[in-house]
Amino acid sequence: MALRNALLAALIDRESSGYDLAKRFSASVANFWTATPQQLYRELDRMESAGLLSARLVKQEKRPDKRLFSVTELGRAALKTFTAQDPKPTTVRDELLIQVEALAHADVPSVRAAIRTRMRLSAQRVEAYQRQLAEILGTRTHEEFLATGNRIGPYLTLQRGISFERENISWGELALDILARRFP
Amino acid sequence: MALRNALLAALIDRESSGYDLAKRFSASVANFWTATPQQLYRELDRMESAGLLSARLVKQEKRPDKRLFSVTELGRAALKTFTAQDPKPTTVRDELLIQVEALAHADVPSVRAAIRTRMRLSAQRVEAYQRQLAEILGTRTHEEFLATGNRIGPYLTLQRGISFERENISWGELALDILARRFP
DNA sequence: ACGGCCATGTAACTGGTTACATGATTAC
DNA sequence: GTAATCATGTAACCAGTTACATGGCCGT
Repeated sequence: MALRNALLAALIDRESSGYDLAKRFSASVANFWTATPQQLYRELDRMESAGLLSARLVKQEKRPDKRLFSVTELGRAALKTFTAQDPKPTTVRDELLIQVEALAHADVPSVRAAIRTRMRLSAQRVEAYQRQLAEILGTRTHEEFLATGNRIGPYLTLQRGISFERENISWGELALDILARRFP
Repeated sequence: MALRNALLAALIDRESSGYDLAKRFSASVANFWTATPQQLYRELDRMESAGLLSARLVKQEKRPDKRLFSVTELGRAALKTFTAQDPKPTTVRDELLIQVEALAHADVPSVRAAIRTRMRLSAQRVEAYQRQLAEILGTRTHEEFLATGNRIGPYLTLQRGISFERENISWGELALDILARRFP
């Protein structure tokens, strides 16, 4: 039921196909929600049946046809109801940190490599989030945008994503330093 | 299968009951994994059947008997195997950020209240993590500990938790500032 | 000729959530 | 007397994951 709300938030300003959404979920939405394409397709169908979304078929030449979903009035109302309720506590699942927690009993070279991989991923995400921030800012400064801009929700979630990924990187540096000292 | 690894990491240095683990999962382990008590009891049973854990029954007077689980040799081997594999990408589910993403279509007073609640929770967690850090440091400075200490895995995951929760708090301040300006 | 992108879907399985139940002890 | 803590569990349900399938287009 909560993937449902993430989809409403993702679709409310922008009509999208399942395929588009899968990309957005691995790019910007990944910041606060993750879902596989299969989950999306299934949930989109259910939401259409429930009247929260309407779908229109767009025929394309040279590529497969696609279904573009947009939020209905009923969907808007459901989103508003959701924002009026207490959000559930955040859940996180991070296998890398399990490996680090068990460091004394771990295969250290693998863990070291995994930390490096994580740092690269985080760096890519910082860049991707910053590109999106730049897009919503346009030619305005942060100050100008904050005074008058209209996408302040996405602005805030992107800021959270950027600081999260930056902390990932500096934590990774600390971890690699310590590993270099203690498991040379 | 991955809750399984989180449990092995949590139990490897410390025999615990299901009840103990439920508390640790909402305190320190919450930092990188979340699970409900029911999940834990179910998984602990499965892991015992699989020979990864051994359980001993401790009879108590004035409180219910409990089962203390510890990691077997087979369990140790499974943990090592896990640390040698590529960790899956982190998954996050944060309903508060969905509400913020949809800010322009949201019930703003509720979202504001939810941000405040989140900030309080984060502050409590920072304190809890710091108490645990202080415990593993003992009388040593960070430098001394990093040169000779033996719980460097937990040290690192606690540091990650602390910086994450601190970022939550300063992000919350930013968000409340912007809301005060734009939705007075 | 081969891999990546576009675009959607089915089916089977595993994992996570929620509701409910029990019952004694301790602290206010 | 009421709520919190200790301690475990069953059952039903819902959500998330993995494997597999299809098929044309585009670039190298």
